Amino acid sequence: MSPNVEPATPAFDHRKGPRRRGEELESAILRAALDELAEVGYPALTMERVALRARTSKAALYRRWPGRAELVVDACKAGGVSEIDLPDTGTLRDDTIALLRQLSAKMDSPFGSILRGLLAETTRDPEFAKLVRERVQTPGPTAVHSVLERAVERGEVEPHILGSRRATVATDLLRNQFLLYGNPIDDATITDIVDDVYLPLVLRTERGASGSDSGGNTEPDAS
Amino acid sequence: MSPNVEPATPAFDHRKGPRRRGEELESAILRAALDELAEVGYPALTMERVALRARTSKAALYRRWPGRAELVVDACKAGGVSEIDLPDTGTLRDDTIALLRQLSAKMDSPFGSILRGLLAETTRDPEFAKLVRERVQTPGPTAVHSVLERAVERGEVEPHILGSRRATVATDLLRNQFLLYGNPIDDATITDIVDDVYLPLVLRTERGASGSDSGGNTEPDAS
Amino acid sequence: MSPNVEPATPAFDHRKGPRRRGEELESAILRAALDELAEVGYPALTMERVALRARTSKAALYRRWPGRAELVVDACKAGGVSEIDLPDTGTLRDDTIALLRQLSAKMDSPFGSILRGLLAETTRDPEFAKLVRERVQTPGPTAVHSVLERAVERGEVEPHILGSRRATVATDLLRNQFLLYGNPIDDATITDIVDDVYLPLVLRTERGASGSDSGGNTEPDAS
Amino acid sequence: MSPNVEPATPAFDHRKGPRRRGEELESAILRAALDELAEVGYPALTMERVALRARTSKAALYRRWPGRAELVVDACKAGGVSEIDLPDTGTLRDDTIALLRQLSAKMDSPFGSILRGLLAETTRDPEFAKLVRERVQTPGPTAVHSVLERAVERGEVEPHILGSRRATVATDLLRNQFLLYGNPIDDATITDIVDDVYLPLVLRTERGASGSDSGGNTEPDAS
DNA sequence: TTTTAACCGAGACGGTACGTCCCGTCTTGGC
DNA sequence: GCCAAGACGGGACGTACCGTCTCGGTTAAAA
Repeated sequence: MSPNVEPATPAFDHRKGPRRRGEELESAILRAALDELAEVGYPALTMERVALRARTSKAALYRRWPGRAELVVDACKAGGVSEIDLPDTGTLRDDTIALLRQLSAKMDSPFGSILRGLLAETTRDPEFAKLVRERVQTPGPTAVHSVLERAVERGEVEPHILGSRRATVATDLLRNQFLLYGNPIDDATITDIVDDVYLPLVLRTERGASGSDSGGNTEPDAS
Repeated sequence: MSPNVEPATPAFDHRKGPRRRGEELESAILRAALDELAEVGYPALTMERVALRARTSKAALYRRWPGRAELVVDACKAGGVSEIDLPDTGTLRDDTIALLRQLSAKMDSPFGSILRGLLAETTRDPEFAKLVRERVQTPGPTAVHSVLERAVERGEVEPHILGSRRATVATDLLRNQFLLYGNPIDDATITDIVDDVYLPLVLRTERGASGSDSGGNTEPDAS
Repeated sequence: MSPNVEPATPAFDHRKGPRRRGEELESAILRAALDELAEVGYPALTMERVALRARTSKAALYRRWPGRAELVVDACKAGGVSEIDLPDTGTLRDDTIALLRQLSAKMDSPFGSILRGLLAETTRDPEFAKLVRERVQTPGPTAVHSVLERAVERGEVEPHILGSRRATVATDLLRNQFLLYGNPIDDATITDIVDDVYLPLVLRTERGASGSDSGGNTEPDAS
Repeated sequence: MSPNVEPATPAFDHRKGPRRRGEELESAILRAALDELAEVGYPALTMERVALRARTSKAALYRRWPGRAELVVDACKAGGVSEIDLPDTGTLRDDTIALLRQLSAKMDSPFGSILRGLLAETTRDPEFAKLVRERVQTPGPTAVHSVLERAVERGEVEPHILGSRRATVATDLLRNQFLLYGNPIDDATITDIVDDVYLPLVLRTERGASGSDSGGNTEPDAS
């Protein structure tokens, strides 16, 4: 109750030489967090262990991040966990398949459970949800956009697709597949998504048919 | 924060009263779990509180379920959390929109955070992942199938769509939208999913363009 | 914030055979507390270390005692820390000196710092102060009383002294000496207290000079 | 509990203003310490809060005092916490009672818990114990001595009492009473101490009965 | 007057203990 | 046998201080 009558003088004096501060310390913590994620996974990652591993104190963590979720988000960012090798095969189909394969491989790594865990905690506040999207989810959207842009340049895809919902259908379905059915994701699933769903939606047809302005509606009864 | 859990029945000591067993006890537990979910949400639900609320012991819970995730799955099932009013408007478009709106409403309820939480815990074992899909995710797929079947009967949709990946694209995208962007889901998003993505994929066209062989999608409208 | 999404399953399973409970556990804890007191002293005693030493959990301690002060009080009681060998030399003087020497020896042991520490914490509430008096301070008063009673029987002391403030002056002064000047207490101090202060106050004199009925005052000028 | 410490001077950043040094800073710290003592009491006083309140840094505190105990000792001294209005009523009895009443009143103030706390920490080293006696305990002894000297001049007390143990019995018993039984101290207790114990020990009698030179013993002991 | 060294304020740092909560297991009695 | 109650060993939580340290300053004394 009372803070402490006599604070039990720290058992021993251990002050090291140059104490780490600022960026040096921060990157040591992020490194420790990444190592923990790789070793024990997201659900078992604790602030305690990260602090221990980084040879610092919990207080140093809480000074920077409000909780483990935010720490992990930053660790992912710092670790380049969501970096993508932008494919450039010459056709939209092969680019997209290469992209999905990379994403699928990510899901198979510790990053998979991280993604699940973080999404679970976005319930808390929209602020954090946004953070997760920006720091963890970016690879997909950005890469998709680049791939599509090149397809537009090649004439494979109409420009207006770029900003439409159709653009991200492939990665959206892959993510959904992962979250529902887990990993590993069958390669057939990837080609199925691409060939049966994605390409028909985005590829230009001689009739220019697949384009649609937002909210477009094939059925007349929508009027 | 403080565990001020008011037990459902104010003061009754089942140690020395008519002791509940079997189904009676089980449903009391599930009821308590549902109440907890509604009140504090999934992340804050603990076995301890559920046991207290159900006026039973943790042992009774662990005898039946290996952990809170499994308990919650059963509670959802028992509570009809994932039941759907099958819409029947006469057109696929309206049926689908009605369906997505219902699902979207669910996501806005405690069920939303439950879904997130459960998906996060499917990392553990595929067995449990399957359970979640079957008990928690069923409403969507089943309803989608029924709606599509009726559309097939009406001639709006080709039969082979029924078993294809295209069939569930609408619900898949909705789920993805929820998991990434949270609730509430804008109604415009729903119509966008339906009109810009889903219908072009599943509706029959005179040219049969939307058939699921690779690459084929032609838009009839917009011509 | 949220308790825990996945409680990081305890690293390892370690459940022992027969788990200690009730009195067995309690005495193990008290024993551990006593050992700690002897080794590191009261100010450095922590609940954490006691729990560790007793091979139990902090929760088990907090279930029984609200804080370390109360735990230590009980440990003292259990360890017979304040037990006294009742002296019986045949004269009040020698009995009293023997008694003070014993008390002085106690103060020289870990018990000394315990007494200081506990007295410091009696600020909190009178309840606890009472506890300290009863469990930790009892030896003095009780022994004093016995010693005095025998002196009364021998005719050395008038009976009315027994309940008066004079009865405890010797131990009161010794305690005061310890608290102000610390230990060890010089043997000359003890004989000084006894011969110069205590005996003149309690021994019967033919003239009845030092005797007094309640509130009595030998000096007329006090009026 | 929450460290809601309002700094004395509302908002002034001494980093970039006229920076306090030496005595000015020191007295600001002591003032802050006294305020803290009055507000939260000794056990809850922390270096952190004092530094915050004084709008300075912990380092400035530790440069001057090795720990909070020493700081508090100085603060007491500076705050005149142990100053006494020397009574002069004309009789030893009334002087002594007035004195004890003042001391008792002190014990009822924050000074009470300070005394307890400091005494608890004298375990550490005799040096500090001496400091406490000199800075915090002085009022009693000094005043007692003055009062007694006047009584000697009036002929109420024999001169040799002045240096004997008997001289301080009244304050010693009062202190003991406070430490064991807490405050407030009943007025009857004070008169009891004075009339039943103290005066019989120090007042001169025509018979010289209660008087004694050091080590003296009115009883032909062990006879 | 200019330099320079001491000192100041702020607060980060590594660390320990706090007291609480929940985990999943186990024991105790009572029905 | 199963039930309720809850104790048990364990571990992580997030907070509060400890006493040290680093970092830019300010300021007074030395040059």
